[in-house]
Amino acid sequence: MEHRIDSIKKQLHSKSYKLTPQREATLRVLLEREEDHLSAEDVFLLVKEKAPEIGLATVYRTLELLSELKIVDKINFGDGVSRYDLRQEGVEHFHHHLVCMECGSVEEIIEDLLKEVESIVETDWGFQVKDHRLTFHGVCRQCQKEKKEAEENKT
Amino acid sequence: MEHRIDSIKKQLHSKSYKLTPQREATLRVLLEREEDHLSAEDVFLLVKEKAPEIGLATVYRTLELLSELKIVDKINFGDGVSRYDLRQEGVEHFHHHLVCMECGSVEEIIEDLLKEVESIVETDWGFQVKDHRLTFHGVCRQCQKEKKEAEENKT
DNA sequence: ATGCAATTTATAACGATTATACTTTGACAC
DNA sequence: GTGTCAAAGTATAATCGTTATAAATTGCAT
Repeated sequence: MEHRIDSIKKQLHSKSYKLTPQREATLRVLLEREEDHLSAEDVFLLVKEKAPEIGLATVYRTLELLSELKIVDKINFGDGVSRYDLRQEGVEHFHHHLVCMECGSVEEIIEDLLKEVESIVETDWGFQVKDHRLTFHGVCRQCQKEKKEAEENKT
Repeated sequence: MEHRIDSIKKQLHSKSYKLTPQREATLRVLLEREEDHLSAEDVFLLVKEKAPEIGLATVYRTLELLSELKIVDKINFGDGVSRYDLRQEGVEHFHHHLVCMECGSVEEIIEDLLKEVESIVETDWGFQVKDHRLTFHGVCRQCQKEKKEAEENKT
């Protein structure tokens, strides 16, 4: 944890940004809740627990900044709010998501499944790919199980 | 065109919705501009040319309705507005997009490039895929060309 | 200590979308 | 035809996420 904060601090400094206490508090929240896909508001409320005087705008600006530096990815699952997702250290591509339409859970896929598809796009469409976003909507393992059980209990 | 309107009319009726003049005008705009990815506001302005008395809320509700019936897909390229994209007749999956980071143009890929990836997700993650959204961000053929020419002129 | 630039705070403004209250339309019964 | 009713539409206000603004604070450099 401290190591990652330190590493990000260096990234900021290299672009002559500072790691202010507010920025650090925001980062810590993101690191602690790495599994989640928090909205700006979520982050704000969590940061407030650590640093009650922080303003919403600061959180937005910090997330924007981290987004520019590709430390977090700003994602959008179509529910009207932007969510922020910490990139894995050393992983340079965006990861994919499985969004469950039943329970709303979001699972992550770190593996890059798109190498092949990307090369098709580059050769067949002449499109130079810089980044990709892939989301699957469907039913997660857990909900499938629950639906199956509900089905069995009915009979 | 008339054929598609007719077909959609039947779909509406089968769910006991009516094809009102406002809904028809909205649909016609979507059919005429099938290539584009119009925002609700864009659609509203275009529909107004045909039917000046229409209200913005009606356009929103119509798009919402068409979205539920899977006649259009509501998509989001991360620029803060929802866009609406007519589904091809008989094509049941969402199509993919190539968004150019230079000029903002959006190209569509109708082919389903994800069959293989989907089966990996289903077997390895136990996730039942219902729909997918894939967007590539990068540089389109045209902008690559322009950048290359600009490069050559500099020397 | 003073000045300066970066940062933060608080709040107002903005833009997209949704909710509300009221009106219109059109099918059906009488 | 007239009355009734539900679906749909209009106009506008409200809401929500996000961004811009002005004033205050911080902290390094002179």
